[in-house]
Amino acid sequence: MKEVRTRFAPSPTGYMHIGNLRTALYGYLYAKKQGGKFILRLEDTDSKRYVDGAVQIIYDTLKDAGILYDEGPDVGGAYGPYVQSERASIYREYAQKLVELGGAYYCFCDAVRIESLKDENGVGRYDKHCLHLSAQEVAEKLAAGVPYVIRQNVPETGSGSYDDLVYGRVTVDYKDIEDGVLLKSDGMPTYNFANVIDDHLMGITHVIRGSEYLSSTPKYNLMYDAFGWERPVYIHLPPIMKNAHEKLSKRNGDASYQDLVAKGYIKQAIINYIALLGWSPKSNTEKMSLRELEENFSLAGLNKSPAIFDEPKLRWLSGEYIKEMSEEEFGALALPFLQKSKAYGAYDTQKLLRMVQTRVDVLEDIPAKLDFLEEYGRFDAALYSNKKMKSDAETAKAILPEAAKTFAAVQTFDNASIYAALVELAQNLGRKNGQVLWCVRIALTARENTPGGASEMAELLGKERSLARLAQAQSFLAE
RNA sequence: GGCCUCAUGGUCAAGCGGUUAAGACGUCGCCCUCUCACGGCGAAAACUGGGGUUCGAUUCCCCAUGGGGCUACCA
Repeated sequence: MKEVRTRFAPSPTGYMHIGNLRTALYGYLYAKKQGGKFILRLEDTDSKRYVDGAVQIIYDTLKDAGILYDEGPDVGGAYGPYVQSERASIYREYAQKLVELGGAYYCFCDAVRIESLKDENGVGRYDKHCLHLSAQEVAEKLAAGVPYVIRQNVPETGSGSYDDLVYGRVTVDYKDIEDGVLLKSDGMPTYNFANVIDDHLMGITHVIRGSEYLSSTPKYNLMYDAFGWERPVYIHLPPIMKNAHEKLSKRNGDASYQDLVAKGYIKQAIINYIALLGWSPKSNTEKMSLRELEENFSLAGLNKSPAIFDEPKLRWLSGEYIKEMSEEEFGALALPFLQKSKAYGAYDTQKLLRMVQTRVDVLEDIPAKLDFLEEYGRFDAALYSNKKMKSDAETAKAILPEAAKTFAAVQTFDNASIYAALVELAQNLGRKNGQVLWCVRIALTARENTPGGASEMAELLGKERSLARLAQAQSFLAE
Protein backbone atom coordinates (compact mmCIF):
# COMPACT_ATOMS: atom_id res chain seq x y z
CA MET A 1 0.00 0.00 0.00
CA LYS A 2 1.35 3.35 -1.04
CA GLU A 3 2.16 5.82 1.71
CA VAL A 4 -0.48 8.48 2.11
CA ARG A 5 0.78 11.98 1.40
CA THR A 6 -1.46 14.99 1.89
CA ARG A 7 -0.63 18.64 1.54
CA PHE A 8 -1.80 22.03 2.64
CA ALA A 9 -1.12 24.59 -0.06
CA PRO A 10 -2.05 28.12 0.99
CA SER A 11 -1.12 31.29 -0.81
CA PRO A 12 0.61 33.84 1.35
CA THR A 13 -1.95 36.56 0.88
CA GLY A 14 -2.65 37.55 4.45
CA TYR A 15 -4.00 35.98 7.57
CA MET A 16 -4.88 32.37 8.21
CA HIS A 17 -8.61 32.03 7.99
CA ILE A 18 -10.45 29.54 10.07
CA GLY A 19 -11.48 27.77 6.88
CA ASN A 20 -7.86 27.46 5.73
CA LEU A 21 -6.84 26.19 9.09
CA ARG A 22 -9.52 23.54 9.01
CA THR A 23 -8.36 22.39 5.58
CA ALA A 24 -4.84 22.13 6.96
CA LEU A 25 -6.10 20.31 10.02
CA TYR A 26 -8.00 17.70 8.03
CA GLY A 27 -5.03 17.09 5.75
CA TYR A 28 -2.85 16.68 8.80
CA LEU A 29 -5.30 14.44 10.63
CA TYR A 30 -5.82 12.18 7.67
CA ALA A 31 -2.10 11.78 7.08
CA LYS A 32 -1.47 11.06 10.76
CA LYS A 33 -4.32 8.61 10.94
CA GLN A 34 -2.96 6.76 7.92
CA GLY A 35 0.60 6.89 9.13
CA GLY A 36 1.47 9.08 6.16
CA LYS A 37 3.09 12.43 5.53
CA PHE A 38 1.68 15.92 5.65
CA ILE A 39 3.31 18.52 3.43
CA LEU A 40 3.22 22.31 3.39
CA ARG A 41 3.57 24.02 0.03
CA LEU A 42 3.40 27.72 -0.59
CA GLU A 43 1.44 28.80 -3.64
CA ASP A 44 2.86 32.21 -4.38
CA THR A 45 2.66 32.32 -8.14
CA ASP A 46 0.65 35.52 -8.13
CA SER A 47 3.11 38.23 -7.19
CA LYS A 48 0.33 40.82 -7.22
CA ARG A 49 -1.38 39.17 -4.28
CA TYR A 50 1.70 38.53 -2.21
CA VAL A 51 1.51 40.03 1.26
CA ASP A 52 4.60 40.66 3.30
CA GLY A 53 4.78 38.60 6.44
CA ALA A 54 2.06 36.24 5.32
CA VAL A 55 4.48 33.34 4.99
CA GLN A 56 5.60 33.74 8.57
CA ILE A 57 1.97 33.84 9.70
CA ILE A 58 1.38 30.50 8.00
CA TYR A 59 4.40 28.93 9.68
CA ASP A 60 3.54 30.40 13.06
CA THR A 61 -0.12 29.54 12.98
CA LEU A 62 0.43 25.92 12.02
CA LYS A 63 3.13 25.52 14.64
CA ASP A 64 1.05 27.26 17.29
CA ALA A 65 -1.93 25.08 16.51
CA GLY A 66 0.17 21.95 16.65
CA ILE A 67 -0.41 21.10 13.00
CA LEU A 68 3.11 19.99 12.22
CA TYR A 69 4.18 19.19 8.69
CA ASP A 70 6.73 16.61 7.71
CA GLU A 71 7.94 18.52 4.70
CA GLY A 72 7.81 22.18 3.82
CA PRO A 73 9.79 25.29 2.93
CA ASP A 74 11.21 25.76 6.40
CA VAL A 75 11.64 22.13 7.34
CA GLY A 76 12.90 20.73 4.06
CA GLY A 77 12.13 17.40 2.46
CA ALA A 78 13.01 15.31 -0.55
CA TYR A 79 10.49 16.90 -2.89
CA GLY A 80 11.47 20.55 -2.68
CA PRO A 81 11.53 23.32 -3.31
CA TYR A 82 8.19 23.71 -1.55
CA VAL A 83 7.65 27.27 -2.72
CA GLN A 84 6.11 27.59 -6.14
CA SER A 85 7.91 30.76 -7.11
CA GLU A 86 11.13 28.76 -6.83
CA ARG A 87 9.85 26.11 -9.22
CA ALA A 88 9.30 28.27 -12.30
CA SER A 89 11.67 26.28 -14.50
CA ILE A 90 9.93 23.05 -13.56
CA TYR A 91 6.57 24.40 -14.69
CA ARG A 92 8.02 25.68 -17.94
CA GLU A 93 9.49 22.30 -18.65
CA TYR A 94 6.23 20.49 -18.04
CA ALA A 95 4.19 23.06 -19.92
CA GLN A 96 6.44 22.48 -22.88
CA LYS A 97 5.97 18.76 -22.49
CA LEU A 98 2.21 19.12 -22.30
CA VAL A 99 2.26 21.10 -25.54
CA GLU A 100 4.16 18.28 -27.18
CA LEU A 101 1.61 15.82 -25.84
CA GLY A 102 -1.20 17.86 -27.32
CA GLY A 103 -2.71 18.77 -23.99
CA ALA A 104 -1.82 22.42 -24.35
CA TYR A 105 -0.80 25.02 -26.92
CA TYR A 106 0.86 28.37 -27.31
CA CYS A 107 -1.46 31.34 -27.51
CA PHE A 108 -0.37 34.72 -28.77
CA CYS A 109 -3.69 36.50 -28.59
CA ASP A 110 -3.53 39.86 -26.91
CA ALA A 111 -5.89 41.25 -24.29
CA VAL A 112 -7.86 43.18 -26.88
CA ARG A 113 -8.75 40.07 -28.81
CA ILE A 114 -9.57 38.10 -25.67
CA GLU A 115 -11.85 40.91 -24.62
CA SER A 116 -13.59 40.98 -27.98
CA LEU A 117 -14.63 37.38 -27.46
CA LYS A 118 -16.79 38.32 -24.49
CA ASP A 119 -20.39 39.42 -24.64
CA GLU A 120 -21.96 42.34 -22.83
CA ASN A 121 -22.03 40.32 -19.62
CA GLY A 122 -18.34 39.63 -19.78
CA VAL A 123 -19.04 36.03 -20.61
CA GLY A 124 -17.26 34.39 -23.48
CA ARG A 125 -14.78 31.62 -23.96
CA TYR A 126 -11.52 31.54 -25.72
CA ASP A 127 -12.10 30.25 -29.23
CA LYS A 128 -9.03 28.03 -29.64
CA HIS A 129 -7.80 30.46 -32.26
CA CYS A 130 -4.12 29.75 -31.63
CA LEU A 131 -4.63 26.02 -31.43
CA HIS A 132 -4.81 26.12 -35.21
CA LEU A 133 -1.50 27.90 -35.70
CA SER A 134 0.97 25.80 -37.63
CA ALA A 135 4.16 24.65 -35.98
CA GLN A 136 6.03 27.03 -38.18
CA GLU A 137 3.86 30.01 -37.28
CA VAL A 138 4.37 29.25 -33.62
CA ALA A 139 8.11 28.96 -34.08
CA GLU A 140 8.23 32.27 -35.91
CA LYS A 141 6.25 34.13 -33.27
CA LEU A 142 8.33 32.62 -30.55
CA ALA A 143 11.51 33.62 -32.34
CA ALA A 144 10.14 37.11 -32.85
CA GLY A 145 9.56 37.40 -29.15
CA VAL A 146 5.79 37.79 -29.34
CA PRO A 147 4.36 37.53 -25.81
CA TYR A 148 2.51 34.31 -25.25
CA VAL A 149 0.72 32.16 -22.74
CA ILE A 150 0.23 28.42 -22.78
CA ARG A 151 -3.36 27.29 -22.74
CA GLN A 152 -4.86 23.97 -21.86
CA ASN A 153 -6.38 22.18 -24.83
CA VAL A 154 -9.72 21.03 -23.51
CA PRO A 155 -11.74 18.68 -25.74
CA GLU A 156 -14.83 20.26 -27.27
CA THR A 157 -16.98 17.26 -26.61
CA GLY A 158 -17.28 14.59 -24.00
CA SER A 159 -17.16 14.91 -20.27
CA GLY A 160 -14.93 14.23 -17.33
CA SER A 161 -15.89 12.43 -14.15
CA TYR A 162 -14.24 11.54 -10.90
CA ASP A 163 -15.31 10.15 -7.57
CA ASP A 164 -14.85 12.62 -4.78
CA LEU A 165 -14.59 10.96 -1.41
CA VAL A 166 -17.10 13.29 0.17
CA TYR A 167 -19.25 14.47 -2.73
CA GLY A 168 -19.36 11.29 -4.70
CA ARG A 169 -19.31 11.25 -8.49
CA VAL A 170 -18.86 14.63 -10.13
CA THR A 171 -19.22 15.04 -13.86
CA VAL A 172 -18.55 18.11 -15.98
CA ASP A 173 -19.01 18.46 -19.72
CA TYR A 174 -15.84 19.56 -21.46
CA LYS A 175 -17.79 22.06 -23.49
CA ASP A 176 -18.32 23.94 -20.26
CA ILE A 177 -14.62 24.22 -19.58
CA GLU A 178 -12.57 26.94 -21.17
CA ASP A 179 -9.07 26.54 -22.53
CA GLY A 180 -7.61 28.14 -19.44
CA VAL A 181 -4.19 29.70 -19.16
CA LEU A 182 -1.63 27.32 -17.69
CA LEU A 183 1.49 29.39 -18.04
CA LYS A 184 1.13 33.14 -17.79
CA SER A 185 2.99 35.59 -20.00
CA ASP A 186 5.30 36.34 -17.09
CA GLY A 187 6.45 32.74 -17.20
CA MET A 188 4.73 31.78 -13.97
CA PRO A 189 2.10 29.06 -13.86
CA THR A 190 -1.48 29.59 -12.79
CA TYR A 191 -2.84 27.64 -9.85
CA ASN A 192 -4.61 25.41 -12.32
CA PHE A 193 -1.33 24.18 -13.69
CA ALA A 194 1.03 24.39 -10.74
CA ASN A 195 -1.18 22.39 -8.41
CA VAL A 196 -1.28 19.49 -10.84
CA ILE A 197 2.45 19.47 -11.50
CA ASP A 198 3.35 19.84 -7.84
CA ASP A 199 0.86 17.37 -6.51
CA HIS A 200 2.21 14.80 -8.89
CA LEU A 201 5.88 15.61 -8.43
CA MET A 202 5.49 15.70 -4.67
CA GLY A 203 3.75 12.36 -4.63
CA ILE A 204 0.51 13.67 -3.16
CA THR A 205 -1.95 10.79 -2.93
CA HIS A 206 -4.93 12.60 -1.43
CA VAL A 207 -5.85 16.12 -2.43
CA ILE A 208 -7.82 17.77 0.36
CA ARG A 209 -9.06 21.26 -0.46
CA GLY A 210 -12.08 23.52 -0.50
CA SER A 211 -15.19 22.75 -2.53
CA GLU A 212 -14.50 25.71 -4.81
CA TYR A 213 -12.38 23.28 -6.84
CA LEU A 214 -15.10 20.73 -7.22
CA SER A 215 -16.06 21.76 -10.73
CA SER A 216 -12.57 22.51 -12.01
CA THR A 217 -11.13 19.17 -11.00
CA PRO A 218 -12.03 17.47 -14.31
CA LYS A 219 -9.70 19.81 -16.16
CA TYR A 220 -6.89 18.88 -13.78
CA ASN A 221 -7.62 15.25 -14.48
CA LEU A 222 -7.27 15.96 -18.17
CA MET A 223 -3.69 16.97 -17.47
CA TYR A 224 -2.94 13.96 -15.30
CA ASP A 225 -4.26 11.82 -18.11
CA ALA A 226 -2.30 13.65 -20.80
CA PHE A 227 0.90 13.17 -18.85
CA GLY A 228 0.00 9.59 -18.18
CA TRP A 229 0.08 10.23 -14.44
CA GLU A 230 -2.05 8.57 -11.82
CA ARG A 231 -4.82 10.84 -10.58
CA PRO A 232 -4.89 11.54 -6.85
CA VAL A 233 -7.85 10.83 -4.62
CA TYR A 234 -9.95 13.95 -4.20
CA ILE A 235 -11.51 15.09 -0.97
CA HIS A 236 -13.32 18.38 -1.26
CA LEU A 237 -14.48 20.19 1.81
CA PRO A 238 -17.60 22.33 2.26
CA PRO A 239 -17.03 25.96 3.18
CA ILE A 240 -17.25 27.43 6.66
CA MET A 241 -19.73 30.27 6.69
CA LYS A 242 -20.12 33.30 8.92
CA ASN A 243 -23.85 33.21 8.23
CA ALA A 244 -26.18 31.59 5.75
CA HIS A 245 -24.90 33.75 2.91
CA GLU A 246 -21.28 34.65 3.46
CA LYS A 247 -18.20 32.58 3.78
CA LEU A 248 -15.96 33.32 6.70
CA SER A 249 -13.24 35.64 5.51
CA LYS A 250 -10.67 37.95 6.94
CA ARG A 251 -11.65 40.56 4.43
CA ASN A 252 -14.96 40.96 6.21
CA GLY A 253 -13.16 41.36 9.47
CA ASP A 254 -14.10 37.87 10.55
CA ALA A 255 -12.08 36.21 13.21
CA SER A 256 -8.88 34.52 12.18
CA TYR A 257 -7.10 31.97 14.31
CA GLN A 258 -4.84 34.68 15.63
CA ASP A 259 -7.75 36.94 16.48
CA LEU A 260 -9.42 34.19 18.44
CA VAL A 261 -6.24 33.42 20.34
CA ALA A 262 -5.77 37.11 21.04
CA LYS A 263 -9.25 37.26 22.49
CA GLY A 264 -8.35 34.50 24.86
CA TYR A 265 -10.03 31.50 23.33
CA ILE A 266 -8.04 28.42 24.31
CA LYS A 267 -6.04 27.10 21.35
CA GLN A 268 -7.00 23.48 21.83
CA ALA A 269 -10.62 24.57 21.92
CA ILE A 270 -10.27 26.39 18.61
CA ILE A 271 -8.72 23.35 16.95
CA ASN A 272 -11.25 21.08 18.56
CA TYR A 273 -14.11 23.28 17.44
CA ILE A 274 -13.07 23.72 13.84
CA ALA A 275 -12.50 19.98 13.58
CA LEU A 276 -16.20 19.63 14.38
CA LEU A 277 -17.21 22.02 11.62
CA GLY A 278 -17.78 19.64 8.74
CA TRP A 279 -16.76 16.48 10.50
CA SER A 280 -18.38 14.48 13.25
CA PRO A 281 -16.84 11.72 15.33
CA LYS A 282 -18.36 8.29 15.59
CA SER A 283 -18.90 8.67 19.29
CA ASN A 284 -20.87 11.41 20.94
CA THR A 285 -17.79 12.82 22.59
CA GLU A 286 -17.10 16.19 21.10
CA LYS A 287 -14.35 17.47 23.33
CA MET A 288 -11.15 16.02 21.93
CA SER A 289 -7.49 16.87 22.08
CA LEU A 290 -5.47 17.03 18.89
CA ARG A 291 -4.10 13.61 19.72
CA GLU A 292 -7.60 12.21 20.11
CA LEU A 293 -8.62 13.84 16.86
CA GLU A 294 -5.72 12.09 15.17
CA GLU A 295 -6.97 8.79 16.49
CA ASN A 296 -10.62 9.29 15.68
CA PHE A 297 -10.50 11.17 12.41
CA SER A 298 -12.17 9.43 9.54
CA LEU A 299 -13.21 10.55 6.09
CA ALA A 300 -16.54 8.83 6.65
CA GLY A 301 -17.44 11.50 9.18
CA LEU A 302 -17.01 14.32 6.69
CA ASN A 303 -20.07 16.35 5.88
CA LYS A 304 -20.86 17.97 2.56
CA SER A 305 -23.00 20.90 3.51
CA PRO A 306 -21.64 24.30 4.52
CA ALA A 307 -21.28 24.90 8.26
CA ILE A 308 -21.87 28.18 10.00
CA PHE A 309 -19.21 29.19 12.49
CA ASP A 310 -20.97 29.40 15.86
CA GLU A 311 -19.04 31.42 18.39
CA PRO A 312 -21.17 30.47 21.41
CA LYS A 313 -20.23 26.85 20.99
CA LEU A 314 -16.57 27.74 20.66
CA ARG A 315 -16.95 29.75 23.89
CA TRP A 316 -18.37 26.74 25.64
CA LEU A 317 -15.55 24.49 24.49
CA SER A 318 -13.00 27.09 25.48
CA GLY A 319 -14.56 27.23 28.94
CA GLU A 320 -14.37 23.46 29.21
CA TYR A 321 -10.65 23.57 28.54
CA ILE A 322 -10.19 26.35 31.06
CA LYS A 323 -11.98 24.45 33.78
CA GLU A 324 -9.82 21.37 33.41
CA MET A 325 -6.58 23.32 33.58
CA SER A 326 -4.35 23.28 36.62
CA GLU A 327 -4.11 26.56 38.50
CA GLU A 328 -0.59 27.06 37.20
CA GLU A 329 -1.58 26.45 33.63
CA PHE A 330 -4.53 28.78 33.86
CA GLY A 331 -2.51 31.40 35.68
CA ALA A 332 0.14 31.49 32.97
CA LEU A 333 -2.44 31.98 30.23
CA ALA A 334 -4.69 34.31 32.16
CA LEU A 335 -2.12 36.65 33.64
CA PRO A 336 -1.77 38.90 30.58
CA PHE A 337 -5.52 39.38 30.60
CA LEU A 338 -5.69 39.88 34.34
CA GLN A 339 -3.08 42.58 33.97
CA LYS A 340 -5.51 44.56 31.87
CA SER A 341 -7.83 44.74 34.84
CA LYS A 342 -7.70 47.82 36.99
CA ALA A 343 -7.78 45.48 39.96
CA TYR A 344 -4.48 43.89 39.02
CA GLY A 345 -1.81 44.46 41.63
CA ALA A 346 -4.16 45.71 44.30
CA TYR A 347 -5.28 42.24 45.34
CA ASP A 348 -3.91 38.77 45.76
CA THR A 349 -3.32 37.67 42.19
CA GLN A 350 -3.66 33.98 42.92
CA LYS A 351 -6.94 34.59 44.66
CA LEU A 352 -8.27 36.55 41.71
CA LEU A 353 -7.20 33.86 39.27
CA ARG A 354 -8.85 31.15 41.31
CA MET A 355 -12.11 33.04 41.47
CA VAL A 356 -12.20 33.68 37.80
CA GLN A 357 -11.16 30.26 36.47
CA THR A 358 -14.54 28.60 36.70
CA ARG A 359 -16.42 31.70 35.67
CA VAL A 360 -14.84 32.59 32.39
CA ASP A 361 -14.95 30.97 28.93
CA VAL A 362 -12.74 33.40 27.10
CA LEU A 363 -9.78 35.06 28.78
CA GLU A 364 -10.63 38.54 27.58
CA ASP A 365 -13.70 38.45 29.81
CA ILE A 366 -11.54 38.51 32.92
CA PRO A 367 -11.25 42.27 33.46
CA ALA A 368 -15.00 42.77 33.31
CA LYS A 369 -15.48 40.08 35.94
CA LEU A 370 -13.32 42.05 38.35
CA ASP A 371 -14.21 45.62 37.55
CA PHE A 372 -16.44 45.88 40.62
CA LEU A 373 -13.31 45.87 42.75
CA GLU A 374 -12.27 49.28 41.51
CA GLU A 375 -15.61 50.64 40.47
CA TYR A 376 -18.26 51.34 43.01
CA GLY A 377 -21.02 53.90 43.10
CA ARG A 378 -24.70 54.59 43.30
CA PHE A 379 -26.72 51.61 42.08
CA ASP A 380 -30.31 50.59 41.62
CA ALA A 381 -31.86 49.36 44.87
CA ALA A 382 -33.75 46.84 42.77
CA LEU A 383 -30.58 44.75 42.86
CA TYR A 384 -31.48 43.81 46.39
CA SER A 385 -34.60 42.13 45.18
CA ASN A 386 -34.35 38.39 44.83
CA LYS A 387 -37.43 36.29 44.84
CA LYS A 388 -35.78 33.19 46.15
CA MET A 389 -34.04 34.93 49.01
CA LYS A 390 -37.16 36.99 49.54
CA SER A 391 -35.03 40.04 49.83
CA ASP A 392 -35.46 43.60 48.62
CA ALA A 393 -34.40 47.13 49.47
CA GLU A 394 -36.34 47.00 52.75
CA THR A 395 -34.64 43.88 54.01
CA ALA A 396 -31.34 45.39 52.99
CA LYS A 397 -32.13 48.46 55.07
CA ALA A 398 -32.67 46.27 58.07
CA ILE A 399 -29.70 44.00 57.49
CA LEU A 400 -26.91 46.30 56.36
CA PRO A 401 -26.42 48.24 59.63
CA GLU A 402 -26.23 44.96 61.51
CA ALA A 403 -23.83 43.54 58.99
CA ALA A 404 -21.59 46.55 59.44
CA LYS A 405 -21.45 45.92 63.16
CA THR A 406 -20.70 42.28 62.52
CA PHE A 407 -17.87 43.15 60.12
CA ALA A 408 -16.40 45.55 62.60
CA ALA A 409 -16.35 42.82 65.20
CA VAL A 410 -14.60 40.24 63.02
CA GLN A 411 -11.04 39.93 64.20
CA THR A 412 -9.40 37.90 61.46
CA PHE A 413 -11.01 39.26 58.34
CA ASP A 414 -10.89 36.16 56.20
CA ASN A 415 -13.52 34.26 54.29
CA ALA A 416 -14.21 31.60 56.92
CA SER A 417 -14.52 34.03 59.80
CA ILE A 418 -16.64 36.45 57.86
CA TYR A 419 -18.90 33.70 56.68
CA ALA A 420 -19.34 32.31 60.19
CA ALA A 421 -20.11 35.76 61.52
CA LEU A 422 -22.67 36.47 58.83
CA VAL A 423 -24.42 33.16 59.35
CA GLU A 424 -24.54 33.85 63.05
CA LEU A 425 -25.98 37.25 62.30
CA ALA A 426 -28.70 35.70 60.18
CA GLN A 427 -29.57 33.42 63.06
CA ASN A 428 -29.75 36.28 65.48
CA LEU A 429 -31.93 38.25 63.14
CA GLY A 430 -34.12 35.26 62.49
CA ARG A 431 -33.46 35.44 58.77
CA LYS A 432 -32.39 32.96 56.11
CA ASN A 433 -28.67 32.85 55.44
CA GLY A 434 -29.21 33.68 51.83
CA GLN A 435 -31.15 36.79 52.63
CA VAL A 436 -28.33 38.28 54.64
CA LEU A 437 -25.62 37.12 52.29
CA TRP A 438 -27.42 38.33 49.20
CA CYS A 439 -27.94 41.80 50.59
CA VAL A 440 -24.40 42.08 51.88
CA ARG A 441 -22.92 40.90 48.61
CA ILE A 442 -24.96 43.41 46.64
CA ALA A 443 -24.04 46.22 48.98
CA LEU A 444 -20.40 45.28 48.73
CA THR A 445 -20.20 45.02 44.98
CA ALA A 446 -23.13 46.81 43.39
CA ARG A 447 -23.26 43.90 40.97
CA GLU A 448 -25.79 41.18 40.48
CA ASN A 449 -23.11 38.78 39.34
CA THR A 450 -19.81 38.50 41.13
CA PRO A 451 -17.00 35.99 41.07
CA GLY A 452 -17.81 34.71 44.52
CA GLY A 453 -20.08 34.97 47.53
CA ALA A 454 -20.52 37.76 50.05
CA SER A 455 -17.82 36.65 52.44
CA GLU A 456 -15.33 36.04 49.63
CA MET A 457 -15.98 39.49 48.26
CA ALA A 458 -15.56 41.00 51.71
CA GLU A 459 -12.29 39.21 52.25
CA LEU A 460 -11.03 40.41 48.91
CA LEU A 461 -11.97 44.01 49.58
CA GLY A 462 -10.61 43.97 53.11
CA LYS A 463 -12.22 45.15 56.27
CA GLU A 464 -11.81 48.84 55.69
CA ARG A 465 -13.19 48.99 52.19
CA SER A 466 -15.95 46.57 53.07
CA LEU A 467 -17.09 48.77 55.89
CA ALA A 468 -16.84 51.84 53.72
CA ARG A 469 -18.95 50.27 51.00
CA LEU A 470 -21.51 49.04 53.50
CA ALA A 471 -21.82 52.58 54.76
CA GLN A 472 -22.15 53.98 51.27
CA ALA A 473 -24.72 51.40 50.36
CA GLN A 474 -26.79 52.45 53.36
CA SER A 475 -26.63 56.07 52.35
CA PHE A 476 -27.75 55.17 48.82
CA LEU A 477 -30.65 53.33 50.38
CA ALA A 478 -31.58 56.28 52.54
CA GLU A 479 -32.12 58.53 49.52
C1' G B 1 -27.00 33.38 -17.96
C1' G B 2 -24.32 28.34 -18.22
C1' C B 3 -22.14 24.53 -15.29
C1' C B 4 -20.92 22.07 -10.43
C1' U B 5 -22.88 21.41 -5.67
C1' C B 6 -25.67 21.56 -1.01
C1' A B 7 -30.60 21.20 1.88
C1' U B 8 -32.59 17.31 9.49
C1' G B 9 -34.34 22.09 15.55
C1' G B 10 -31.63 29.01 16.14
C1' U B 11 -26.33 26.62 15.31
C1' C B 12 -23.17 22.05 14.77
C1' A B 13 -24.80 17.27 13.76
C1' A B 14 -26.37 11.47 13.97
C1' G B 15 -29.38 8.96 10.59
C1' C B 16 -27.60 5.70 5.35
C1' G B 17 -36.37 2.37 3.49
C1' G B 18 -39.80 0.74 8.86
C1' U B 19 -36.62 5.00 14.77
C1' U B 20 -40.71 7.61 20.39
C1' A B 21 -35.83 11.37 14.32
C1' A B 22 -29.66 10.64 18.60
C1' G B 23 -26.17 13.93 20.85
C1' A B 24 -23.78 18.86 21.60
C1' C B 25 -24.06 24.40 21.92
C1' G B 26 -27.61 28.02 22.86
C1' U B 27 -32.51 29.07 25.18
C1' C B 28 -36.02 28.12 29.20
C1' G B 29 -37.41 25.63 33.88
C1' C B 30 -36.16 22.92 38.35
C1' C B 31 -32.52 21.13 42.01
C1' C B 32 -27.94 22.09 44.61
C1' U B 33 -25.96 26.54 46.70
C1' C B 34 -23.91 32.25 50.73
C1' U B 35 -24.64 35.30 44.85
C1' C B 36 -22.79 34.21 40.11
C1' A B 37 -20.58 30.21 38.24
C1' C B 38 -19.74 24.96 38.49
C1' G B 39 -22.53 20.51 38.84
C1' G B 40 -27.22 17.54 38.38
C1' C B 41 -32.10 16.92 36.21
C1' G B 42 -35.75 18.28 32.71
C1' A B 43 -38.41 21.06 28.69
C1' A B 44 -39.38 23.58 24.17
C1' A B 45 -37.31 23.16 19.34
C1' A B 46 -36.11 19.94 12.95
C1' C B 47 -36.59 16.27 8.21
C1' U B 48 -37.76 23.24 2.41
C1' G B 49 -42.12 22.23 -1.13
C1' G B 50 -44.34 19.13 -4.96
C1' G B 51 -44.34 14.82 -7.72
C1' G B 52 -42.85 9.86 -8.26
C1' U B 53 -40.54 4.55 -6.82
C1' U B 54 -42.13 1.37 -2.75
C1' C B 55 -46.40 -2.32 1.36
C1' G B 56 -43.71 1.82 3.59
C1' A B 57 -40.01 7.51 2.59
C1' U B 58 -36.03 12.09 6.45
C1' U B 59 -33.53 8.23 3.69
C1' C B 60 -33.86 6.47 -3.52
C1' C B 61 -35.32 9.36 -8.37
C1' C B 62 -37.27 13.92 -10.79
C1' C B 63 -38.83 18.97 -10.57
C1' A B 64 -39.32 23.45 -7.94
C1' U B 65 -37.43 26.74 -4.25
C1' G B 66 -33.48 28.49 -1.51
C1' G B 67 -27.98 28.59 -0.31
C1' G B 68 -22.80 28.12 -1.83
C1' G B 69 -19.08 27.63 -5.69
C1' C B 70 -16.93 27.93 -10.69
C1' U B 71 -17.32 30.56 -15.17
C1' A B 72 -9.52 35.38 -14.39
C1' C B 73 -2.73 35.65 -17.31
C1' C B 74 -6.61 34.73 -8.36
C1' A B 75 -5.92 30.81 -5.78
